[in-house]
Amino acid sequence: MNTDRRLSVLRAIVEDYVSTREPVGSKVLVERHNLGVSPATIRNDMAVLEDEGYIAQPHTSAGRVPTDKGYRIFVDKLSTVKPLSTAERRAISTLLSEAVDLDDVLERTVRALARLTNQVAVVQYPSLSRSTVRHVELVPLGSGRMLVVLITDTGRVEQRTVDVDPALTDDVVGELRARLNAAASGRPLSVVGSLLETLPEVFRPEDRPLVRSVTGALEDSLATEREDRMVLAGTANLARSGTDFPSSISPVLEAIEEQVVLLRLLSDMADDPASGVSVRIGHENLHEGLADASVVTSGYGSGGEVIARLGVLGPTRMDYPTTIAAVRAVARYVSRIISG
Amino acid sequence: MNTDRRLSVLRAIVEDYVSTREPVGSKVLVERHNLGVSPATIRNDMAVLEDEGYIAQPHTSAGRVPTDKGYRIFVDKLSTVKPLSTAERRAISTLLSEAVDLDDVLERTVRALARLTNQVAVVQYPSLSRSTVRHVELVPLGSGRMLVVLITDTGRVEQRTVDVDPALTDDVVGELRARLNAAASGRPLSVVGSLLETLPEVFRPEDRPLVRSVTGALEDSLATEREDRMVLAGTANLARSGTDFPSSISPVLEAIEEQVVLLRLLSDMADDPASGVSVRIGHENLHEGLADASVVTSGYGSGGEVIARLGVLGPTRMDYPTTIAAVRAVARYVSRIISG
DNA sequence: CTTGGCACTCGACCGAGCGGAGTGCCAGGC
DNA sequence: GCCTGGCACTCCGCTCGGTCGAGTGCCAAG
Repeated sequence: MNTDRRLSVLRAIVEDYVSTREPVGSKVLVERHNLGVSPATIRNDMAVLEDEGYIAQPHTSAGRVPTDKGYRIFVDKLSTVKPLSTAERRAISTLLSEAVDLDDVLERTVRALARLTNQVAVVQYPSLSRSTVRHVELVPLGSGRMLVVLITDTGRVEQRTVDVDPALTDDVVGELRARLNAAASGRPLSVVGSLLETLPEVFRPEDRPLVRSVTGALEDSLATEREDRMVLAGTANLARSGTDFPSSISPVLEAIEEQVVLLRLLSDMADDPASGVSVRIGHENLHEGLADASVVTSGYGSGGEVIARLGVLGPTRMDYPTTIAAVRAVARYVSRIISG
Repeated sequence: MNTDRRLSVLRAIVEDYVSTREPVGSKVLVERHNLGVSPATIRNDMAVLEDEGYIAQPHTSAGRVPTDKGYRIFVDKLSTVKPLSTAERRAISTLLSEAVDLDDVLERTVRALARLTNQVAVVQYPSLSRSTVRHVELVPLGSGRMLVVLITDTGRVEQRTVDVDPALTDDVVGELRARLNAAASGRPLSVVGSLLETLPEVFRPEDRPLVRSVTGALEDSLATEREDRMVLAGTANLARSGTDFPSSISPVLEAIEEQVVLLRLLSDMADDPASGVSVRIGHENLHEGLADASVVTSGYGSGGEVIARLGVLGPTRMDYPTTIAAVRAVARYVSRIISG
């Protein structure tokens, strides 16, 4: 048996199906790709491929369509990444370089990715738990409320208002701010919790209840997971490629809106060392609303360390080579910007 | 001629069409609503209503469907708001009362509104231009960058990093912070721009360039409109009621994603004094992607003053009475929370 | 292992025909 | 002057049968 040719056939089927949206038959296959054999031979190969679960036919006497498993092989072994045009590269580069902020960077990134791939783009904010504290700012707002601003080394700014003891004086706040920063600066955020526990001890006994009201509120807000955030763009692209979702796009939209689902999905993915990206195809995303969707992601960060992920979500029938290239390229550009 | 009955007919048509999704004919009309006359009579009324542009038929010998103009009359004159159930009220109330933050309040609000109406919900952040400054915080980040945090009286927190002269010392920053707050606190944000112009004058001549590098950056970031923000929820509802958008939902999704469009739309609307809400039907939203959509909004704020708007977006064929009730109720609850 | 031939299957498309819902109009009644 | 029953008409939606074509699986021969 000729395994090589069979894989070529699979590749040809995927490519044709992706570009035409139609089940592909043995005849057009030999016409479009010069396989050097007759349709009958191809048919035998296709029968085997179908047995092995790489392709399927929608109905008897229709052409073949790749299965999730077929796409998987295609992505892993059969495709070569299609690099971006220099115009595209330049566009990304200048767009991102104009950003003023982390917020701004991620905003621009997600838009670029959506436009580039014509799919839904998603960019995760740098993970808080893996960040270190750069600065903590306390701003009393009066009437027992205080604003806490947390700035991480990655430039992420989280803010939260907390309820504190109204008797808190500016002096105590000032001292607390100084001590908090001295103790927390440069430390990973994960240790700040236990740090807060011991902090009141160093204050004068009469101030401790006040201090505790602040540290308590802080601990609370660290505990409640507002932890991970993300930005989305390009949902309209879903509707445009609507025919690619057999049933309807609404389960996909629901999954997207349920940000927790997406965030978990992103966190679960790890980059393939070779390609630098990670691909989840159809049912591999365990969420059932995403059974007809694929997710292509890549980590980004500074200095080789991954601090968050970004990627796109689209129909399983997507152009993997160009999508993968786009995701990888964008991830690199963002990393460069973040590092600089 | 019997104008009253004709309006009843219009109302009946709207109600039936909204609940059945099907063009409604003279026969079912007299069956379902007891109009006390024969189908033939209704037909005459319908002919007149059609001449006047309130209803239309998709094809000859189909039933009638309300036009935008028909819905307009229905909303203005023919419908009575359908109040929320007490269970719903209680749900909103408790959900909102658990919020810790302005961010949190708006997040919860938009979710509640989406769930309540099964449509796309949108909540505008309190307008910056109509807010006054409560506090400005300057946090030097080192290496020529500084974080500016702006807190308004409505609890909105905007942050932005700006590039400044690296030679800036903590002393100058401290003085600037104090003077800035002294000058800006309690003043409307709209005057802060001109205030920044004159601020450097009061500093020692040798510090003025440094100060200018800060105020310049601040003016820049005030000028660039990141001004208005909003939160969205319930886009998946669009897909579920997909059949109500004759062509496709993708233009609607695009309009939503183009947040500027929505924000302008919201700003352009003003509440009807009687009902407390504002309704835009179909082509009344000038954006052409929203030709088959209606928008129902209401202002919210504290102490009777409107500081922003919230509302929902759905198909023109929507249940106006309950939608209007929901929007109004939610706006009231948010206002109460914000005021408290 | 490949190939041409062949019978078979089944969806897509077309056109005809039918039924039904709904209309507009008209003539008669209150 | 308005309402009503009756009636002819229109046109959509549906079904049915038939055809066409693409594509398959299998087989026997090279």
